[in-house]
Amino acid sequence: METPRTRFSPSPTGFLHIGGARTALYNWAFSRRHDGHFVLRIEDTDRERSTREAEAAVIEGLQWLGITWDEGPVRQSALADRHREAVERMLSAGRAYRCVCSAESLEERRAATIARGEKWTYDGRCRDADLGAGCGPHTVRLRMAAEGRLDWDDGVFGPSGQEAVEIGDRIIVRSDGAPLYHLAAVVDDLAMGITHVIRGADHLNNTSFHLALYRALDAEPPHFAHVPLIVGADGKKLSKRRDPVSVQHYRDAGFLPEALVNWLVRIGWSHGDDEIFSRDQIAELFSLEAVHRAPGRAEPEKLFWLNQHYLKERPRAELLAALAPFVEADLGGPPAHPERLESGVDLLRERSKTLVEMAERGRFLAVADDGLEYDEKAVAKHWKAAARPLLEALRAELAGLAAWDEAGLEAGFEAVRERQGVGLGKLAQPVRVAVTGSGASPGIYETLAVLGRDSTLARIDRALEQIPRA
RNA sequence: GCUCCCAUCGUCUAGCGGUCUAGGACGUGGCCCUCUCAAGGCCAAGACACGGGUUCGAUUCCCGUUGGGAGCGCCA
Repeated sequence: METPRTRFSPSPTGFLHIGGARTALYNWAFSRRHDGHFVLRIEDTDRERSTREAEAAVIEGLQWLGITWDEGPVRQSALADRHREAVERMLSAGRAYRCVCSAESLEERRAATIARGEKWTYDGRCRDADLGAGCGPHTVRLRMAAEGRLDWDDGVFGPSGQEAVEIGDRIIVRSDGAPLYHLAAVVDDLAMGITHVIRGADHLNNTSFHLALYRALDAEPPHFAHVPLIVGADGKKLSKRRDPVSVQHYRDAGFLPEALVNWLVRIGWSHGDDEIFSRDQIAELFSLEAVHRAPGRAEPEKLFWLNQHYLKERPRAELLAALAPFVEADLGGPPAHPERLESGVDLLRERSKTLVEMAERGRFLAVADDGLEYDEKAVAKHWKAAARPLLEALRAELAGLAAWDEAGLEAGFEAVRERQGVGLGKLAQPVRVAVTGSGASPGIYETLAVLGRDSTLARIDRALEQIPRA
C-alpha cells in the first residue's frame, strides 16, 4: 500500500460527538497502522453554524482522548480559493452550470415530486440554459452523466455504487458563493493528497456523487471506507435529547479517556475475542476488514466495566490527578485531607466505576472530622444502644494500641471482640458508621490505618455522643 | 414513497460450508470468599429474525419476507 494519508473532518457546530470520535479514532488507527499521515481538517464552510467555541471543543475532545494528528487543524474556509478555482474549471469545461432556480421554486417542485411518491432529483430546468456569469443570483450545479454507474470498492462495505441518474444535478456552490460541503471536501481531499477517506456510513449515499466530482475534476478518487453509525440504546439514531452524545459528557461523568477509547473502538470493530485495547494496541491491530457493517448500540454497561478496569490500572499519581477535580466538585471546595486521599485511593479504585463515584466514596477521607455526615439508615441500623459498650471498649483499646497499622488494628479488634463475646460484624459496623458515616466502606482495618489514630478516636467520640444509652 | 445499506444471546461480538450439542466479554441470577461494600473465583440462564432455494451438508452462499439504519437540502 502507498503511504496512506487519512483525515478527520468534523464540522464545528457543537461538541465532539462520540460517533465522530470513533471515526477519528479509526482514521488515526489506520494511519498509524500503516505508518501514514493523519490530518485534522475543520469543515467550516457553513459559516452560519460554525463557531470557534465549537471548534475548540472538538479539538479539546480529541486531545483528551489522546488522538493526535500530524497536520492541522486546517480550516476549510481558508481554502476558498481552491474551491473557486475548481468550480471555474468545471464551469468552463461545461461539467458544471449556473442555475437560477430560486430556493422557493425548488422547494415547491420538490414537494410536488415527493407527493407523487417519486424520488426528487433536480429536474434540469437550467441545465441547458447556458447561463453566463452575469445571470444574476445563481447556484452552480454539477452536470451528471445521463447514464452509467458510479461504483467503488468500499473498504468496509465492498462493491458499492449507484446509477448516475439516481443522483441528478446537485448544487455545488450556493447562491452566496460559498461552496457546499461535498465540493469542498472533494477539492480539499485532492489538494491534501488524502488516499483513504474513512467516514461515517451516513455518507454512503453521497459517495457516488463525490466520485462524479472527482471525475469532473479529472482526478483519481481516493479509497473509501464507511464505518457503520453508532445508534442509541433504543436502536435509533443517537439523539441529543435522549442519549448522551458528546465526549465531554463522558468526561464529566467521570470516565477515563482510555476507557472511552476502548469502548468506542469495540463498537463496530473487533479483534477475535479480545476486549482490552490500549491506544498502542489499537494502532497496531486495527484493520478496515474487521470493521462491521451493522450499526452498533451505545450501551454503557461495558463502558462502566472498562472504566473500572482502567481505574484499577492507572498509576496512583495519575489517578489522583484525574480524581482531583471530581473531589473538589463533590466537596464544593478543596479537600481538608488530600494526604488521606492519596494513601486511601487504592482502597477506592476497586469499588468505583467512575471518578464521580470515587470522589463520593472517598469523601470520608477528604473531610475534616467534624465535617463528616452520617447516612441515616446506617445510623438507625448500627448505632443502637447495644453498640455503645462495644464502641467504648474499642475506643479504650485503640487509644492504647502500640502499633497503628492493619496488623495492630486487627489484633486490637480481635481482643475487644473476644472480651465482649461478639462477632466481628457486631463490632466493625458501628465503627464503620462512626468513621465513614456509611455502612459500606473499604475494610475496617485499612480504613482506620489511613485515617490515623487521632481522627479515629475523635470520630468514635463524636459517635458516642449520639448513640443512645441502654 | 423512492434509492442504498444492514441482520448471531438484553448489549458488544467470535464464526469467513462440515471443527457449532454456536465460543468470549459486559450485564443478569446463584454459590464461594467475607467485618460492610467492592474486587476476585466458580456455576447458570441467554442468540444464528422468518420462509424458500443451492449443496451430501448451511449460522456461513443466493432470493424473498420481516425488522432496523442512512440518504432523497442553496446542512455537514
